[in-house]
Amino acid sequence: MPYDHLQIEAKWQEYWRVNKTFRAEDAGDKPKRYVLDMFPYPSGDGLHVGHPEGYTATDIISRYYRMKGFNVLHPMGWDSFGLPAENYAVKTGTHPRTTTEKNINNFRRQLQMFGFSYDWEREIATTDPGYYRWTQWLFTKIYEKGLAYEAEAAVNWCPELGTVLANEEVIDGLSEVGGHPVIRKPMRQWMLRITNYAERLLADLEDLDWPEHVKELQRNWIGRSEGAEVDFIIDGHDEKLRVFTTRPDTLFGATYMVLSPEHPSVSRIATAAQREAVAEYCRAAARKSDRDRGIAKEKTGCFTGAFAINPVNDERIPIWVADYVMMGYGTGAIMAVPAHDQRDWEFAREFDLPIIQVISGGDIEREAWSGDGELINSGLLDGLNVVDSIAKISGWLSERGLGEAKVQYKLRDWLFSRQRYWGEPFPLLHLEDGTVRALGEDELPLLLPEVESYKPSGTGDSPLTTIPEWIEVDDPVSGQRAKRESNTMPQWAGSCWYYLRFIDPDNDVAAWDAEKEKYWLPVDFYIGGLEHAVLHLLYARFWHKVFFDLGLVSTNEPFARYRNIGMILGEDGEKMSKSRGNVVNPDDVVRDFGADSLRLFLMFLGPLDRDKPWNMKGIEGIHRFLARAWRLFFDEENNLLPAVQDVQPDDETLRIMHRCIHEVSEMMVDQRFNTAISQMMIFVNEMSKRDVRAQSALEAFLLLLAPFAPHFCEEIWQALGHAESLSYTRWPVADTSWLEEDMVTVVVQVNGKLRDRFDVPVDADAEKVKEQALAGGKLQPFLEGKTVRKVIYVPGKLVNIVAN
RNA sequence: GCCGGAGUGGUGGAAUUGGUAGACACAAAGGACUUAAAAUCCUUCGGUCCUUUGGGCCAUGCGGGUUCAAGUCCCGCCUCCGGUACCA
Repeated sequence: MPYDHLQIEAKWQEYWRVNKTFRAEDAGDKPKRYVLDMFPYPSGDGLHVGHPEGYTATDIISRYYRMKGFNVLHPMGWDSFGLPAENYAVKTGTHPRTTTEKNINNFRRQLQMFGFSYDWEREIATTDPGYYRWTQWLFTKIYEKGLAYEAEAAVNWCPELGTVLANEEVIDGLSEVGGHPVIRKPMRQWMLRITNYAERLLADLEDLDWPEHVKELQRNWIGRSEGAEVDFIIDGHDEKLRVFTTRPDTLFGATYMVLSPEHPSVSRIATAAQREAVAEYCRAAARKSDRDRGIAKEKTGCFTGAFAINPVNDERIPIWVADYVMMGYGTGAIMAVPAHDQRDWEFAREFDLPIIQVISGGDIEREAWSGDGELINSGLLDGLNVVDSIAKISGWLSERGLGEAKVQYKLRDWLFSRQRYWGEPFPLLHLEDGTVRALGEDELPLLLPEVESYKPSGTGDSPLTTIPEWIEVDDPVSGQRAKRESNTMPQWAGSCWYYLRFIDPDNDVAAWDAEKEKYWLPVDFYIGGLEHAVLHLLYARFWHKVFFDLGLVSTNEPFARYRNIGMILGEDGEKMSKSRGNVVNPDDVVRDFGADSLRLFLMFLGPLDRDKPWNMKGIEGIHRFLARAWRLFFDEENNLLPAVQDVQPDDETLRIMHRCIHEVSEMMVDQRFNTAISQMMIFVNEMSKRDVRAQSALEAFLLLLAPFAPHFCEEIWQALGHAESLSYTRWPVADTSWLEEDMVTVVVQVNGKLRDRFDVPVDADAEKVKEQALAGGKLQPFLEGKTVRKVIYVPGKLVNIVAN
């Protein structure tokens, strides 16, 4: 009978709960550590076995820090607004609140079953009015700072379903549900000016302790590029056309211009002869779904009949409309340089437009040349290279007021509203006089009203518009009639600041207390999945910087250190999903093998940041390891073995113990938990062979294992006579003098190939070792007929004899 | 296309600065214990060849290079995964 994981795990979870073992104090002498998970959306499916991977990692880190003497904040909560509960409500009429509560209860039960050391007194849910009151308040701060504005923006409108879809509900231009076409429909939206922060969001990545590739994802998303804006006069019009280009050096090669179909100048400049064709082209472009836009690579376009004047050489060049130019980037207009831009080259070929080479190199008969070269056909730039001519022409343009240096970002402003029910209502009133009033702190929370139906209104507006008594109000402050904002906030809103609420979850006079914020922030350790590496982390950083500017927080960045967690794949190596039928239910695993086995196994599978396939046999193996460790202490009847003795450990035991302490401690520093577990396995294998097992060595091992398998270790710790939980017992320290061996094996290579080996004292003289190596009998066949040219000795490791 | 990441035994993975490739496990095979099975314990376990208590050769996706020495560094490819995509 191995150890009884069910009984032990239940016992210690109860002990930790009753004793509030993991309660975090908001002050004190100890240094602090804030260790954070990405809080989950509580879905109806419950956890699958991949969820606890990251949570186990942060739990190990939290428990380790406690044993290292830190005051640890390790909280958990629920990102509980979200589409699935609303879709379920549309189908069944069940209030999303009801579904959400039920799912939260299930998630909480499952998370508690793993024995995670959360301070459950800090649990929060974004759907709780006590929480979203402050989400709304924070929005009003952002609004008052001028960072929120209304705009017409295109949404994913599905005429068939009569609803607006989230991006993730649109797959290849069709609705995920039913496969209906989705088109772009402009609707009034709230936008946040994240672009105002683009430069800081980019620059401040520099100092963050984040994986380089995650920073790179964010950099690419922000997409900074340096260039110039240049004005072109439209021939015969009192209007200028401004373009953005990263290559002002190619200005002399601009042979035509292109406007995006949405560009406001299009209708004004089209000539009478071309007006009808242009209008038709623009209509066709507007009808195109995202799917068509994405797939169509062949260039289409339409001549407007108008001409622009190239400011550098006064050439008259035609102005076209084409959908390969996007309104959302730069100015929505470009100067086309077909000789040096592949897209322009293809367009010019398609419509027989002139191609003038201005930089030598390449073969522009075959493709555009985008490399460096000598400027030609370029007047004042002739003879210069690309870099120098960019500098020269930029100066030339700005002196004459024709253009200016400009930094452009791919990052767009953040579309911050949803036409949904289950989200935070905007705390805004649209007054009769056309102004907007943000509700004051004393008017919050603005509660979600009860509705008859969760179905979309059919116009694309949220179901809230169907409740006139909620929408239409008399505003006591202004004395005017007013309409409430009917959009709700996206799920990102709640998750943008939850780490701040955890530091002060019950505060009902402020979102958080300033002193607590100074104590706990920034988050020292944040772990989550790659799927949130761009948007969530960027949005939260944006809000945090706004809070910083408002004096609400004391740090410039929220997450000092971030690590990425890989995915647990199904046994077939594919992503776990219900449809594939490869989902592993953690309830079953915990019942059969225990939470400690599951935790250990998830960590043993491989490095944290890699995707790893689940393996049922593997968890049996790790369970066997725990059973073998159990038998170091107990006999078949679970009585303490006589072999466990309170004696001074012998030298060999000390060597094994200190090596294990040393290796595991090293691996804790950079979270190489898989190899740390290997080291502990080696310890158990060694100790199993011994008839006398010094208790002090076994106790050191228990402390090392405790962050990984806490219930198991607490149980044995208690059986060894300790009255207190080991959660705050000091992490053992290795005496490195026990790591040094007296004798080491030196291997002998001839021309890099292993031929011999022998033992020498660790401090052996280099010359003596070389001599001994050369004298080895095994070497002779390989040295025969050769001259020894060189002998290299790597102390304590190897001798390499170079001979030919 | 562009930007990231990864390719090591039958499998998951080790090898921290270039220095004994395959730690630790899983699976498999054989053995011990047992009436039997499970559990446990022991042994073998990259490929190939030979004159087989031993030893040779090959081997970290492929091809080159640097080095006394390369899984590790450099150059050129291939495959897979993720992100992104007419971003001017």
